[in-house]
Amino acid sequence: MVEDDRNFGAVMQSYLKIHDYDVEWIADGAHAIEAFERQAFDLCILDVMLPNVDGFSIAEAIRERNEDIPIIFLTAKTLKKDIMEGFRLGADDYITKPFDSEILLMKIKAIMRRKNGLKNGVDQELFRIGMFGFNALTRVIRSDDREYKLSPKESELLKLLCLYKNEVLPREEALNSIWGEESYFTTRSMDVFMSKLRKYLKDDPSVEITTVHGSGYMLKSDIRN
Amino acid sequence: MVEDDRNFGAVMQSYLKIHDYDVEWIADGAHAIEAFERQAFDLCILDVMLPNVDGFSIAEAIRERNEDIPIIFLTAKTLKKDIMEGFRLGADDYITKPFDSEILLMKIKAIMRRKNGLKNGVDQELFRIGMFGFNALTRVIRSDDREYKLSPKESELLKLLCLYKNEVLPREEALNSIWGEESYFTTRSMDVFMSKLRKYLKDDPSVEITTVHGSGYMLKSDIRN
DNA sequence: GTTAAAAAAGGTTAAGGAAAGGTTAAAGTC
DNA sequence: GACTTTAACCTTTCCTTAACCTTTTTTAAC
Repeated sequence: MVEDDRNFGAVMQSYLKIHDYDVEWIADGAHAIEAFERQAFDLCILDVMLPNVDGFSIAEAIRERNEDIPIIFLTAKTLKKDIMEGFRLGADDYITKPFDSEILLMKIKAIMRRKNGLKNGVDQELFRIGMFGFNALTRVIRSDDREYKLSPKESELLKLLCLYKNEVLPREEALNSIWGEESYFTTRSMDVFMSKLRKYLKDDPSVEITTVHGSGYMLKSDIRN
Repeated sequence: MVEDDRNFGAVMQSYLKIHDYDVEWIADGAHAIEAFERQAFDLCILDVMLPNVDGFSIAEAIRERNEDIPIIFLTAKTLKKDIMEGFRLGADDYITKPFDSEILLMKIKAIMRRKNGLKNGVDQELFRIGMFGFNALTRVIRSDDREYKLSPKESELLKLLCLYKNEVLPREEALNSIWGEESYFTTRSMDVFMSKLRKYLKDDPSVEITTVHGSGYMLKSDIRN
């Protein structure tokens, strides 16, 4: 992360660290590239507005060295020119300041997921889904008055949906992740499980598993964690 | 724990005590620091919304005296500003009220584990299981009216279950730990032992060894719902 | 450009069989 | 003789499949 604002940078860093990301914070744009060459990073977050070398120049230098590494820009305002320029340089996403840290987190998650498959975030085992608490280890979802025990597959699927909460979980993704690359020939099994999950969750009208016809499913629930 | 709400505080305290934590409950923020100096705590739980001195100020004062002690904030709602402020002060975690007490418990456990590694627990030899006391060295479990002598394997297995009390002990974990990495080919031995342990523990209906089909076992005890 | 029919995708339920686990007793081991 | 493993038989849990609907999308005719 390259960010010149000391306060903002410190808050960001600890916020990300709390969420189990390993963050190196460079305050001075001039040192960004040498830091980049010193270590193998998974993701770059670059402030655009920097005193000496701006974020775009840094991105350019990074792209010369690595074409694949995801880059997220932080821009102070929504300047369309800035955003276009960012994408031209191969940005994966941008965020306008001031911004919702939760959104940044979601974007990071999404990008890492895209990059690593599901390597990232898989260790989370406790989820909140509307009125329910879901423990993926004990495979139990519980509200105040009810408690259901889930089967292994049900649980895996619900966990996946939770990791993609309020995003579309692609069918293929779920099939690969749970049933493995080559196993689903004629299988409609997943649909059956989806039906079962919906049955469990129907006690809470604020929670919903939406079908995105032709692409996947989305678990819709409040935007808290 | 600093918490001004009498009802909530009392519930919290007894809930944590039930789970074998030693809790000192300070209702008035003004007395928090003097309490902190009077005793050596392992962990602080601070309500943010307090009448006189707020949780953040307390945290600041605590950090002046001790940089390492874990702090968990309780915030009434999901105020992002609060959360950020908390992290800036070196919070280890935060929980938004109303919350799932199970989640708090897991977070406490996780933080303590992070802090102590596994130092705490593996060498433990005395356990309380509902109405029973269990000594893993003498291999004896005893209640007021009964006493059973366990075999070595029975005892090892029960000890493992105790170390994982109210968490899932994965089958693999137990097999590796007791029978060693490569020994269990066709073995159903463990199931037999599980059956025996259940027989010992059946005198106390509040204690239960639950099966999590396909993944492991959980010794449930001291849970109120 | 509309609309109706066909095709594809997805929803739901129930049945059958496979796998995992529970329990007991007999057979090994040390 | 005390422990542990194996075997046998039973119960429960799980997953898949098939069958029959409903919804959405595509195709083709008007």
